[in-house]
Formats: sequence, structure tokens, C-alpha cells
Amino acid sequence: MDQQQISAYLLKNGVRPLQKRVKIMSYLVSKRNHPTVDMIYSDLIHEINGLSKTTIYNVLNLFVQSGVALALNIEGNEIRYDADTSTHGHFKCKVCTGVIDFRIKKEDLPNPMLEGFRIDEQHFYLKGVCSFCANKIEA
Amino acid sequence: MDQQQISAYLLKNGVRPLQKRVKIMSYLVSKRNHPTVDMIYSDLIHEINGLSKTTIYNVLNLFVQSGVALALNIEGNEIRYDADTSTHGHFKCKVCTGVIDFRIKKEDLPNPMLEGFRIDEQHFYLKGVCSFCANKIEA
DNA sequence: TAATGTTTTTATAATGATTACAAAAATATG
DNA sequence: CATATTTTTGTAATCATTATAAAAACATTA
Ligand SMILES: [Mn+2]
Ligand SMILES: [Mn+2]
Ligand SMILES: [Zn+2]
Ligand SMILES: [Zn+2]
Repeated sequence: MDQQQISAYLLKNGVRPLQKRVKIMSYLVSKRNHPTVDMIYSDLIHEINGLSKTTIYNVLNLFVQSGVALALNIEGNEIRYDADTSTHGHFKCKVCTGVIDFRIKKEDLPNPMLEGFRIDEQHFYLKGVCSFCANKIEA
Repeated sequence: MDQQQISAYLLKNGVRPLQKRVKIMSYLVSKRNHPTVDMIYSDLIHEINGLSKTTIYNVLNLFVQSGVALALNIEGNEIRYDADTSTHGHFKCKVCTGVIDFRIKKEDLPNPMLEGFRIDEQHFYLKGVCSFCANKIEA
């Protein structure tokens, strides 16, 4: 996705494609690393002159409200952001702290009996040790 | 579960059953309300003289480490605690902020292909509006 | 383009949840 | 009972996030 496509995507979802918004969405889409606000800040501060951390908070909150990003709550002390809003699961490694995706089909998620409830979001995530870190420990 | 049973349960899991620990575990087990630290504090401060919020943090962290409680990360700004460590899902209502359980069988959870990964925890939660609040809004 | 009004960004301060720390209290051991 | 160890407490520190108001960017119209 280039800047053009991202602008169009934001626009379609009711988000005015301003420069910093496009850069932040670009970052999310290309990196796919489920970053925290601090990770985005320390990576983009070099690229965007005079970027403020408050702006990142503002923009991400707008993204989540507009449905173009997800806020992931896996660990209590951090929120991670994801531009992939399709149905998928997450694994967080306790050792390297990385968060990775795994595909799941919507129809493979449990379908609990919740009569009269309106369900807006479904989240499935795992915690443990990734294969890379498990190998290192073993060695 | 009375105090006796809770003491035995804690002991079996390597947690010395001191008075405040037993009271806090009693609260979790009987209320089943997935409380935050603040909820526990404001409820128990009447019952336990001179209780400190720091103690609740200490005890809950110990409970989670020892495997007798779960820390639920559903909303980014709060951790909720659960004495039910069996496989089950959670629903959080955006309106009344309550968190309720629903049963799921372990074998009904998706089983992603994660070769070489060690999986310690599985979490499945939903967000939306509960039937009680949905009815109120409709009326 | 210039003038004007609106939106966005910034810097700073405020808030709120959690942790660090050291002293006091409780508990266990001999 | 005396002593050592563990737990709890109160306070201060930390860290992520939000509030606020001024500055900058942007859009609109003349
Ligand atoms: Mn993802
Ligand atoms: Mn539960
Ligand atoms: Zn890892
Ligand atoms: Zn509700």
C-alpha cells in the first residue's frame, strides 16, 4: 500500500488523510509489528520532524474509533495497535515481548449463547514462549 | 467455599494462607464479579481494618504467579481479577462496564498451527452491550 | 492571493494505575 | 520469651495516558 492507497482508505472510512495520519497508518501497515505508542514514536521521530507523542495518541484513538485500527489489550500495562482489522488471533511471547498474528476463520471461533447481547468485538490471544525463544532457552 | 477450604486451596498451591490473603480470595470466589483492585479495596476496607491498597496489589500479584487467579486484560486501563482459572470466556459490556463469564470447552477454542511454541495461557473475550443494557436503550 | 474560521498539532501539566521502598507489624522458629 | 523471617503499610516514585490551551496547519471565501 502506497501513500495514495492509504489516503483513499482513510477517506473512505471518514478519516481526513492528513500527512501525519497517513505516515502513521503507513507505519502500521508496513511494519505489522503491533507497536505501542512509544515504539511508533521512537521509530517515526527521525522521519517526521517535530512529531509529538500526543499526536500519536490522538491519531491512534481516532483510528480505533473510525474502525481502521484495533487496540489490543494483551498485557495490562500496554496497548498495542493493529491496522489489520480482519478476524485473526495474536500470540505474545513472554521472552522477546513480540506479538505475532495467526489466522483463524471467523467460523472457528466459539459461538457462546448470549441471548440478546450485541457483540461488537471478538478477541482471541495466547501467551507463552515463541519457537525462536524456546530454541534459545533449550540450547 | 468457606475459609477452611480456601486456606487448604491456597496451601496446596504454595500460598501461605494468611488472614488477608484468605479474605481477598474469599471475596473473589464468592463475588465472581471480576473486580479491579479499586473495587476490592472499596468493598473490603469496611470489613478489614487498616487494609492497604498496596497489600491488594501484592496479594493479587502473588495469586496470579501462583496460578490461583487470572489477570484479565480486556480494557487497556484496568486489570480485572478472576479466581476461576478454568477455561472460560468473558464478555465486557461497554454500557454497564460489567464483565460476565460464558462457558466454552477447551476443545472448542481454535487450535492455531504454532510449531515449536509453548502456550501458557489462552484468552477469549468479547465486547459489546449486554442484554440488560440493550433492553434499556431500546425502551 | 489575502482574510478568516476551523481543525490539528504541540508542549506542558494533570491524572490514575501500578510499583519501589523502608519502616512497622505479624508470624514463625528455637 | 527472644530472635529471625515474612508480610503489611504508608509514602513516594514511575509510567502510560488524557486534558488543556496556545501555535500551526489547513480549508473556505472574498
Ligand atoms: Mn494482528
Ligand atoms: Mn471469569
Ligand atoms: Zn520470543
Ligand atoms: Zn450492560
